[in-house]
Amino acid sequence: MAQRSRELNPCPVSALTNLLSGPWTMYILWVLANSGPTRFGALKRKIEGISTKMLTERLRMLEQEGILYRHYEPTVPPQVTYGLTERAMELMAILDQLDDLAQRWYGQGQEIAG
Amino acid sequence: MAQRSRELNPCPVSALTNLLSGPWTMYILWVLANSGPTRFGALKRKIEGISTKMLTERLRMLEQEGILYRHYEPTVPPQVTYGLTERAMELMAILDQLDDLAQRWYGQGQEIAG
DNA sequence: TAAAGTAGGTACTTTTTCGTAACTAATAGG
DNA sequence: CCTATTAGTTACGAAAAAGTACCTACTTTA
Repeated sequence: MAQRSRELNPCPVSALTNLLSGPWTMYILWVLANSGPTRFGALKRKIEGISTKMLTERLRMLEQEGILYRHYEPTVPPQVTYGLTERAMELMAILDQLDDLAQRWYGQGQEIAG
Repeated sequence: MAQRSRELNPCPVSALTNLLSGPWTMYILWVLANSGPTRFGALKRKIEGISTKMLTERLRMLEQEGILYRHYEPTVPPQVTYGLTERAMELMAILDQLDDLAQRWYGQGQEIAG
């Protein structure tokens, strides 16, 4: 079985990239970085093609990792807002460098925020 | 369908993390960084638990991405050696930072090289 | 009165991924 | 003559991951 979760492998960086590398994960982070705190529905509309299930799953995971926060407002209908935490900021600083590298290697990709 | 390959998504950094995040990928890179150029069989023995198929697959992928090179010596039996390219070095510089972060977040994990 | 909108949860199905086992060539050694 | 060795490839099957559709609540609007 591939080592997917943090529990199963002893290497911190591998653990970190494993969680970042799940489908849509980086994309979600990027959207939140570019758009600021965003509600669930808006997030789903921005991330074209993602399923509700997948989005919820990724958000829950990122929340558990302390990379993003979830703010629940018990109105009717409810409002749930997601945003980046301090940890996410630390992460983004490094991911920006990775992005520079990617740009050099693969050329300029399109912007993400549509 | 999850966006796995570089072709399918427009975001370079996402592309890069997607390829890095496949199972064992980081591990393989780490072993090659610590051990220097290594033959297929030795690599397989160092990366305990990986299947032949998986190892070949990851190596082929990383070779295609220009992250590692493959040197084939047509002796009998053949000798195939894998090592890191310049690209891999660039990558490792950033991954080291990610490693620092991971250490701070998750505490000191064990060393990888057994 | 009925539908729309929000943020999901749950069950079922399909797709993808990964491991296992068998097979390859060519030579050296017993 | 038979086996071991290296570096894989291929087919098959099981398991895991992801998509689909349907369900919840409560209120507003048509």
